[in-house]
Amino acid sequence: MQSQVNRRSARPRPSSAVTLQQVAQDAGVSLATASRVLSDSDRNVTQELQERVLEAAARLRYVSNAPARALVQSTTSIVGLVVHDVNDAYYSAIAAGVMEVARDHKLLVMLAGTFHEPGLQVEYVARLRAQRARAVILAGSGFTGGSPALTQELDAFTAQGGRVAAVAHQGLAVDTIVPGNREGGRAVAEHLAGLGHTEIGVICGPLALVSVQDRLHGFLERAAELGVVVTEHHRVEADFTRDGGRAAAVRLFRRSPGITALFALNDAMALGALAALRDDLGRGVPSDVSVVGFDDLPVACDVTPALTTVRLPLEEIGRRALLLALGDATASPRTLDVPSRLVVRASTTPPPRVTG
Amino acid sequence: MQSQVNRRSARPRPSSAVTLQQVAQDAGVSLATASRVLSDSDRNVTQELQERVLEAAARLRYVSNAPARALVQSTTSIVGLVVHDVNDAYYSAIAAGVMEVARDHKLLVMLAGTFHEPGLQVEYVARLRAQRARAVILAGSGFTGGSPALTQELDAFTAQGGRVAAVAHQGLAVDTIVPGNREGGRAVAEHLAGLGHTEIGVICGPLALVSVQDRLHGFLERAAELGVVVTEHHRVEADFTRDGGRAAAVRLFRRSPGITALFALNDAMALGALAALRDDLGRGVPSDVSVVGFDDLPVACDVTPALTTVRLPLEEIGRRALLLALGDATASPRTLDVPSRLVVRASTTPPPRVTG
DNA sequence: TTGAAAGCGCTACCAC
DNA sequence: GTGGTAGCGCTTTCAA
Repeated sequence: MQSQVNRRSARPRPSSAVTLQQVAQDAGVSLATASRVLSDSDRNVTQELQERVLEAAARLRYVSNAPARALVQSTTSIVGLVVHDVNDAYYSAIAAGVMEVARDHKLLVMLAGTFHEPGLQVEYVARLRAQRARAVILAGSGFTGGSPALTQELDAFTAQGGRVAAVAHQGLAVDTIVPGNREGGRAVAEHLAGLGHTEIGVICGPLALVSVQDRLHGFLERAAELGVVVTEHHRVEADFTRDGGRAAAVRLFRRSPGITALFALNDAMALGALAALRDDLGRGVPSDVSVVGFDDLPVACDVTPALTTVRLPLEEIGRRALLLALGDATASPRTLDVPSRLVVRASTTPPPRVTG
Repeated sequence: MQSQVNRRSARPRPSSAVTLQQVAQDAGVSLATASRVLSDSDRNVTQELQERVLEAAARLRYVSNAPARALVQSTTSIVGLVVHDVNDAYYSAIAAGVMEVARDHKLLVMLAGTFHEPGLQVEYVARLRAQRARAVILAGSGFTGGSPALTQELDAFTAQGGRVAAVAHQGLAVDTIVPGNREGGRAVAEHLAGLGHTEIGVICGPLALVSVQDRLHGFLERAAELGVVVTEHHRVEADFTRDGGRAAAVRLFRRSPGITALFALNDAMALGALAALRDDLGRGVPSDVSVVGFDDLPVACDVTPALTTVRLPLEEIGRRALLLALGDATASPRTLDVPSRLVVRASTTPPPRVTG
């Protein structure tokens, strides 16, 4: 009775893709010869046959079946790029660097956005493993303490021959790029303390992120050395976004109205803080409050006042990450430091003179 | 009940990826049964065997070999997204929309950046065809007059069963999203003319782009209707970027210092114009010159003065594009209009009163 | 319900 | 040099 077979047997498609077999036939050569010509392996083929094959391939608009090729070679020209948010200029910049190197190496990039869900990150690495991707770049900052699930997944991927490079991750046994987050935080502390600020607020992204921790600790460390104490009371945590920064700024100033300088742990949050200061709090920047960001996104010099921030060479980080993953496997895992640099613009000045 | 012997001799490849065969062996079932369980096709498998297979797969961290699967099914879960510049907020926004739908449909996205080389665009579509991508989204505006090479390549792709959706392309015989470029241009003309501007400069991106043409013509058309003539003398062409906009603004004002309003055909150029006006030309915005952009990138409300611009729902365009490509193939090609809307902010006011 | 076996399109290894 | 052919790992008939 259950012979009611599912009749959706409509073939997925006519699948009229041109095959190598057809090209060979059209050129009057064997499959093997056609393959030799078109897969530019050993070119032990007569000039004449070569031309015949090339011509047939062009005429038929033949492109080789990448999955078939991948199956036999058990590798692909695919690299995966995992980011938290595609629409975040930080990742766009890294992606641009990755794409550049990918283009030069004739690699295809699979872009995976985790939408900030750590679970999705692991799932994407697994799918990239299934795709037999040659390498995976983890561009999004890792979580402090690491993730066992991610570690296991990465192990499986590398065991299969896949290469991995991570940016701002910890304890991952893969090639890792260490951006100058800590040193950048230190530079900000120095700048602000040097200007004479003593009451400084810090707007943090999720404290579980390695980047956030590094930037924050670098800052606190150097500030303390310079005699500026930033209590927890002067710190707020929020989403690593413009909206997060805006809300955080409002909260922070309600709590501590005496703050004269604000360090937002990335530019997106700094933008939000700028908006809050201007629209919600009615404070002038930098006349009332100095503001510093981090990353030096392109937008930093388009806002008013132009934002003092820490420059991270994001495109280069992207390039280096892929290059690392494409490089010598035997030397892995290795670590690459990419320095940051404070860029002073118009959003910071000495604190307003207090009358009295 | 012994495990069926693996008759292949010991010739292990360097890649030690777990195969379905191994899972089947480990679970003590046949390859076919393991496949049935893990490829969630017809689940006509005993509860018990099902569990055994699932357990074995989990224990071995098995993921199926996507290329192998693609080979037999002659389709993949890959969609290609072709943009001109990965690091351009316009494309980031579209990409975000595409990624969202991709995530919901369990699709993988291959991101291809053409770096503004039309040749690369065709090449990428060919590679996506080779990958047996299920669909391709052409997010970058097309060129007026079209491109025969692109058309042919797209034909080959669709002949093979691939689906295509294009944004702001012309004459392509594929599903196409038509953003409200023309209507947006008209709205700008109306706004500026309504404010009383009569000497208006237009900063154009490459005139070969469909988007540029549509925006420009919509604007000129409506301006003319309202009695405002914008001669070629008041128009400049430059790269569709911030730098292009900056250079163009300088050039334009050197030529026609009397201009009281500037229409930049995208926000990136408008940002550059703002910078030029402020830093190179010393003109106040909007006191001396009103400025209008196009796209409404997130940055538009962070600059000072906040930019009047035409809002394009870019993420939605991305979502719709992929949805279109994933939808009913028999109805293709079809056209989807996505309206734009003028957003008036602080960068536009009536022209300064001329003393005389 | 389960297992055996036929390919999917290609590369690479054999003979010739 | 060139052609035949054995699989790569998988899904999917077809038998049992």
